[in-house]
Amino acid sequence: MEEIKQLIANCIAQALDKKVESEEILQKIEIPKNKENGDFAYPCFNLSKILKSSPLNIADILKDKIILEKNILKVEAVSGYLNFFIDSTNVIQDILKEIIEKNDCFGSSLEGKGKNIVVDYSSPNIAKPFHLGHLRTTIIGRAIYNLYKELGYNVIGINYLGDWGRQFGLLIEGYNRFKNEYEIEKDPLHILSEIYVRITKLAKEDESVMDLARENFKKLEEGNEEYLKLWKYFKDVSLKEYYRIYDILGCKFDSYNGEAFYNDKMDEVIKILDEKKVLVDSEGAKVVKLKENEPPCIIVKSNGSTIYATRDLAAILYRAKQYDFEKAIYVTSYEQIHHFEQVFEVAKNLVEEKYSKGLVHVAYGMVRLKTGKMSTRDGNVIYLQDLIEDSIIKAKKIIENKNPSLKNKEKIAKQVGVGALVFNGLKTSKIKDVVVDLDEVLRFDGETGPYVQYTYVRTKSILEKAKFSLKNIDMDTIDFTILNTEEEVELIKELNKIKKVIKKAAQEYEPAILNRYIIDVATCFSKFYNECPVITNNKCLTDARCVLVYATGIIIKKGLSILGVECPDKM
RNA sequence: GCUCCAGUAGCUCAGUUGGAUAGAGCAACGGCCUUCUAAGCCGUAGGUCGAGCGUUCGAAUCGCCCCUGGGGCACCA
Repeated sequence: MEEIKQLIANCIAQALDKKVESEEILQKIEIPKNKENGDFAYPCFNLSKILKSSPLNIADILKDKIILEKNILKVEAVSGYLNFFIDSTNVIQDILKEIIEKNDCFGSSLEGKGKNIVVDYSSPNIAKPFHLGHLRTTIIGRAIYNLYKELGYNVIGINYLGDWGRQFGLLIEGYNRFKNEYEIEKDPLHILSEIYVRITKLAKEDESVMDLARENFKKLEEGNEEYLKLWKYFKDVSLKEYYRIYDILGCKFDSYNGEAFYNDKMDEVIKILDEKKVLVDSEGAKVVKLKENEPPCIIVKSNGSTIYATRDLAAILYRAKQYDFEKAIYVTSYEQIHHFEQVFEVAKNLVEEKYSKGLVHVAYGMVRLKTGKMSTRDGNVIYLQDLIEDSIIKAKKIIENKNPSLKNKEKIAKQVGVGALVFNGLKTSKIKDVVVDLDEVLRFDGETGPYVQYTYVRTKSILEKAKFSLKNIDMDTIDFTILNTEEEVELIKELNKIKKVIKKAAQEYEPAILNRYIIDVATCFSKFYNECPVITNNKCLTDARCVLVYATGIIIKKGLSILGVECPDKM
């Protein structure tokens, strides 16, 4: 397709006697929304200044001057546009052959070969159950991880656990005060989080409690054994729970180095900033001043303990050395935009430019409930565990209803239920706020995960019925010119877009672009499915269509797998 | 107050980086299963693209200003 576009650009340049470079023309060539306007279009409006004539005239004249190359069927001049119609039979053949040959590597590239990318995502604060708010960073981060892998990068996924900070001073205070009122072992995370809510409330009423918490954290930082033991307990019970959730979601990390990991690596940050003479005293704290009239970035608090920003800076320093990263991507909600602006600015004093310019904050919108902001304190929270269970139960009910004889119902219900949640979470642009509507989240028809999975299942089902196997097929003898209905041509062109889509989604850190594309592929296939029977008496037709069905399956499965959604063969 | 982000059909969202008649899903209404899974497909209806001004051959898209909602603005993360 790209070659033909280039060919068209060359033709136009020729017809213009090279008054405009073909590169420049190529940039302007677009794909018309309406098929009646051909496969490619070139708007002639900007030529009218150069040629001193009306766009309509120019289009008319150019149309007659253009010498048609092979594979270009005709040119039309319509209201200032040059519309090109191409002969897609060769193109179709090439696309299908390439997909079959490359299989799930179709659409991948090697442009990132030898380069490292760090993706920091999920990163829950320990001692709290995983709730719906954590789902977004987890699945967006994972998708970005997979997208860059497709571009050939060596990607390192880091779960930067929120396992350090004043909150643990507070939790220790609460634990020591209230632990005897609970049977913590029964459900550690929920109970710890309840204790945290209680002590937070108390600290709000009584400032001395918060002072104790600050002291506790200071002791923890200084290595107090009793507190460290408690802290380790909090971390262990949290991880046990998180591993279970990550397992259900199919999420893996290359490192679980959280904030605490950097406890002994912050002195170096302070030392470097001090040497660079950017660290100054202000109101008892050590800070780096950034813009005029703007609060500075605090590096050391007035009580001598560190803060979030210090740990993030230590992590940047460490990751630059350890991973020699091309990019370091942080996936958090947009609440932290300002924080990362500051940290990235300070980091310029800490690491070489090649690292500091690779720092990227990927900000996503807030997750809210209809009843307001999600808050453990008010009980206004949806735990991920519960939501996943509901979704799987719903999937099972539907299976029981539609396909009662299905084998492995449990496994498939899990794939569909979890797939629905993940796919739904990657459907809209990440920057938009989400108000959770459970009816919407647990919807299985329309533009949803189950719809796409169902489409994939249909491809498998056809191929099984047709007893299709690549081994019994000689690609060179298949006559692909037989695939000439509108549905077939549209579907094949759609399949071919995956490479561009992956690249764009990665560049924009926007998995939703891939999500929408997969829906488009599924919709094209469904139209084809309804209009073009695959299993027919005509062996040539059946063979060619089977290859198309097989190729569609490859693309859907690949796309879903990048998004972290599994594909059942039957459902 | 300063600053960042969002505003497109009743609802949830796309919109190829400035192009031709602004597209989907849900909800509503109507049609399609004795033939590859109807978790599907087809059709009907639904729009002053938050408001205004500007930039130009052309604006949902770029600029300015205003309105609405949300975020952030030093010892929380």
